Amino acid sequence: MDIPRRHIALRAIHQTHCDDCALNPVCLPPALEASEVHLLDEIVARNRPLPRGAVLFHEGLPFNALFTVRSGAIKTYNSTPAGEEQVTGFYLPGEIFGLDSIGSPNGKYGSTAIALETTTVCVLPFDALETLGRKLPSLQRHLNQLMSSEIRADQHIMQLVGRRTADQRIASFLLTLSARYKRRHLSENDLHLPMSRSDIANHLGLALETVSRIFTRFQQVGVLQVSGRDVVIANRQSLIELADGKTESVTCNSK
Amino acid sequence: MDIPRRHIALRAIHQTHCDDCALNPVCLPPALEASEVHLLDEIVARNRPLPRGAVLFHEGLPFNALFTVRSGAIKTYNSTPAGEEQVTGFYLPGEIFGLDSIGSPNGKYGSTAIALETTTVCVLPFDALETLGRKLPSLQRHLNQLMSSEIRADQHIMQLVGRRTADQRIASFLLTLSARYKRRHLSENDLHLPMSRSDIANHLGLALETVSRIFTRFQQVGVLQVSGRDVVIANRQSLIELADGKTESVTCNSK
DNA sequence: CGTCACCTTGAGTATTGTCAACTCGGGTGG
DNA sequence: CCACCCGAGTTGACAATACTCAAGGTGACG
Repeated sequence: MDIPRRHIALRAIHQTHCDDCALNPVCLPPALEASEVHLLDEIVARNRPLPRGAVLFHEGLPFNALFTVRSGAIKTYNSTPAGEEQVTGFYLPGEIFGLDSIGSPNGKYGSTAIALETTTVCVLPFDALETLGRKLPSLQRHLNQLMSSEIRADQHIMQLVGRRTADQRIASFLLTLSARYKRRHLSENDLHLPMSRSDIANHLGLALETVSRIFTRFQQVGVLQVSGRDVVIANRQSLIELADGKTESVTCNSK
Repeated sequence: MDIPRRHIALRAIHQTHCDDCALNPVCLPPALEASEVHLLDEIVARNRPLPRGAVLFHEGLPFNALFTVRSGAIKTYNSTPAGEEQVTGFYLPGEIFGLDSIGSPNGKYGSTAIALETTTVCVLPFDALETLGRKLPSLQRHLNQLMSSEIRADQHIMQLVGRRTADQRIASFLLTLSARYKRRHLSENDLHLPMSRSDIANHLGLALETVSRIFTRFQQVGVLQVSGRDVVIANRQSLIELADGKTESVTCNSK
């Protein structure tokens, strides 16, 4: 009974065309004419749902397409030579991924994308997209803007991981996620996290135990209500202050 | 007398046209015809040298151009609401910066760029570049690739800052820098760092004292020779092993 | 020759990671 | 239908890497 109804919302997207896709305002076509959307629609491929754990593309395979999430969630990661993973991003419905592989040295994907839950995606063959971008300046511009946004998102993570305490990172992460949920007309306070504690930890440069402890502590001070991967933001103002480092949760008892 | 002659090499670039610029192979035009380079050349503006500390663009000012470094070096950073800085990148001759501001929310620069030493840059007005990109597909493609590379570079830093020890971060940072110097036909072992310890620390998510200590320690074990901002890689193999975490420098004496 | 960044070095501490044990819940098979 | 199992998550104890605070040192430039 605590399976939130947002799941229904996500699954309601079964359209096979861009022009009547519920994600329209979030996804690629921003200022495109109907006729132009149609052109885009023609190059987009749609697949059957991917099960949890399915690999969309793998580091080292030839790069040929970008992807957008239609429903579900995706994580991307890089592998280090030593075999460890670095989670580079989580992608929600309407978000585009694979952008890091466009100019990759030898035309291979530079990261791996994997479904965090049952997920459907749209496939955007890159050659066709590039060609179409020449015809539709606003499409090309949008692509530029998406890449630029990805850069800013990554720099935001750099900032979190490099200069913020564990508390601040978690608080910021949740607020960013909340904003992205809101943008999709989902509850901004009632989040269902598609990723594991370990994924969050990896992405934020923390140990998974630290993430777990902080969730518990945030719950104890009444900022969150946590039940596994269901998180309710109970006190948004406190969470914002935690993210900004104005509060210290309950850490310092000394001094 | 330890002012290295690479400075002369950098300063030798005084050309006012792309087609005879020494950075040609590193910079924008990759597979462009001579006539096409000329078109690009027409939209590029070049300014007088900027002194150390000069601001090229500032967070919040209207975005209108990208930049490439002709000589000298640039750092970019984001400011947090609380007033702290996060150094997002260092840019050497031939490298392009400002890419993170292309799709910025309200058409403003999302970061600040500042000259680390006497620096000359080329100005690429973005509207003109976008228009030209429509005419020259290979230019547009190159721009896409540059943005994608920036994403990968940022993800590499994420990886360093999130999952590597201080030793590994410094070692990796120096190796990356070395590779970039080499690409510019400068000595790959005899580096002059244009940035302060504090900038390095900030960029890598460390305290400046930590950076200083590690430079000293790397010198003690014979991996580097350090004299202020002049760094000689004395034992590249060891540095690589340090970056990979296969060596522990001199840290663990216990266990 | 003094001043001012920038850098180095030291001492002490604390935040966060590591190791380890335990719980919980869901799914599967007997 | 129940029991088991396994992955995911939680919690605790301890250690250590890297930070903070603080006090010098060095070099460049006026």
